[in-house]
Amino acid sequence: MPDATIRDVARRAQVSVASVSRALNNLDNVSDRTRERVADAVRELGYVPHAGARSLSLARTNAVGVVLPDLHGEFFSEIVRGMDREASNRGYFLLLSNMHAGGAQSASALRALRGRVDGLIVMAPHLSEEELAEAMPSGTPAVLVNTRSNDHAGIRLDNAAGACAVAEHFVSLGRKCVVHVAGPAGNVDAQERADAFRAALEPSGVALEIVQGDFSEESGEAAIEPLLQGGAKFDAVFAANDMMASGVLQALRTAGIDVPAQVAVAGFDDVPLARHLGLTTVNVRIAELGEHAVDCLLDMIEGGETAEGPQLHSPELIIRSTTVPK
Amino acid sequence: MPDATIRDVARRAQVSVASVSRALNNLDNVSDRTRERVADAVRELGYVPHAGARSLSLARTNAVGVVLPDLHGEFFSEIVRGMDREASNRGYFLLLSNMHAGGAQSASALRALRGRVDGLIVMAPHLSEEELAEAMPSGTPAVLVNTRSNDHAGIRLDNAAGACAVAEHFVSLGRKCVVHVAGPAGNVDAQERADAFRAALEPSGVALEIVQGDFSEESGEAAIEPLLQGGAKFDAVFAANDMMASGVLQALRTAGIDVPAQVAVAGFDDVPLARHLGLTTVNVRIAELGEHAVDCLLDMIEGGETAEGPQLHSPELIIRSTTVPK
DNA sequence: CTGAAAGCGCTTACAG
DNA sequence: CTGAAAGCGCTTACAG
Repeated sequence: MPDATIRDVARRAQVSVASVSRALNNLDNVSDRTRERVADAVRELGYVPHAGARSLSLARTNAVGVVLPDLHGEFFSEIVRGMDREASNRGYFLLLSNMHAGGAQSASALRALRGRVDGLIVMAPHLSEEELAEAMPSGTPAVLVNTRSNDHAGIRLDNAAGACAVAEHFVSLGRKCVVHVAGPAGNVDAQERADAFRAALEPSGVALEIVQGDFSEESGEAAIEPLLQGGAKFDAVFAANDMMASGVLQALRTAGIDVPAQVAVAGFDDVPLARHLGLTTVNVRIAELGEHAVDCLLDMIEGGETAEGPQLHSPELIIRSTTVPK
Repeated sequence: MPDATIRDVARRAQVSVASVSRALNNLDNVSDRTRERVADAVRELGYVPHAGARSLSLARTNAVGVVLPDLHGEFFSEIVRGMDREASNRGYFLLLSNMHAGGAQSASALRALRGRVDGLIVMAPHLSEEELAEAMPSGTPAVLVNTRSNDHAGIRLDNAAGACAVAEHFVSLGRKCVVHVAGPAGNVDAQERADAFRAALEPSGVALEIVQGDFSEESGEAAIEPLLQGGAKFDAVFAANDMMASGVLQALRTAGIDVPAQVAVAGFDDVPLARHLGLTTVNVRIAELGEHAVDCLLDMIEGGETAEGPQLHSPELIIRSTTVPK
């Protein structure tokens, strides 16, 4: 037996489908008697409205499309959790679509969402600005997360603020000779962190050396070892992410160097491991980033207004036991 | 300017909407000439089909509803990743709906999905069997994950197999005196692990003591401390999850006990921290669990067949440095 | 191979 | 307060 439709309810309640619709949507131009009959029929038939049909009629789906690249672990779950929290608060669903490959495939993934969602949250770090412009549907409200574009509202992590906070923290601890283990070349987040860190240290007269990593734990270890073997003097290390910071800690431990007394260490991201290592780091508050993105998008959808330019999402410095005054 | 519809394309291509539809869906009863005109019109208008309308017509959404409780970290991201992988392989989207509160709220969350999805993947550990039966829509194919029910297809983690593997591993290492730190009372996974562990150890004549934890790191530490202070003798500990195992490791380290020489330690879950601790544990292969669930569901949706009873998903023992022969 | 028409399950002016 | 009818944007027998 197929699911009951609004016509079945109307028949059973002996009223028109229009009245059923009005009753179901709690409009006020419905008599109490009609309302009751409808409620009874709904109960008896186990009727559940067909959201798809409703959407087509209203030209409104109450769903938000979320298009993310292949993310792993924390970042993915936290940002989706935040998005879901805000979306369900405001009565929307999340339609998830991972964007695996690049270019053409991404474009078709985005297009397939037309008629399914009222707006889009897109994170596409691997697409060029042109590819992205090509892929984005024109009519649909959209918010880009950590993705540059001139044509769309966006929200980005404030890498500079995070790196600055670490720099100021090091300076306030009296550290004089600092190493930065940078993330992979070409990565925008890594670049912003390195640039801001350098700029923030500049006025203090603290010495800075930048070495290259690739965000992996091993690369953090590998970046520090030559410095130690070369006899370099430094009293603080800022790694561009926590995994590299973990590698740095291992290299220092292996070399018999006391953290934090001799060398202070800080990371970026605040992954769960960081807490376990007692690592001072920058918490990105990813869930809030997701909430914020959905919030912007729903404002656009409902208010019809454009958000006021690209928004920055501030991270927070978390001081733990790998950094102490010198 | 509103988005182009199939009628706009038809007008521009000077054919009927029926022909446009046929051309777009690559049916073979379309002349080359028509096909080209349609393709041109589509390109010129930037036409993208409206998936919502298509769904209503076909009574098929190509979307799978995923209803999960509030999950944190790894488990959530991994299971969603696996589901997404399989879904997009088979041409489906994932519609995410977190199930926050219990009972009535869950039921309405599930109903709201009618007409939006072709099937449901539901994980509802906090609902009673009656509440669940009440909440599940009757007409919709559904697969339950780690959730008991007689009325629906389901897939569950094989806790027993995991616990057994640990037991056999301990025995093969020559451990004679084993402690199990159990998970919270009332938790089904915890119960299954404890029961199977006991049963598997039984025939070997190995001594077993079970102490209570609640899945938190602190509870693992707290569970072991009294044993140490009481002078209890044991040479292996199996904690019902990794976080408690981590607490156990801390307690042992604090007490100056050598792991793994004196006491072997194993956990369950294989969270990222486990790798870092060198903890022997049981990897749940969560992503595969998600893939498997979607696979079952899509088989039901497409084949119309019911899956053959509740499926078990086998975890894998990962041997690291916290367990060695005695 | 093609088009006119009915239908998917809703909502909403419009007229009463 | 109520109902008949048109419409949302597609698909698909049906007839030609």
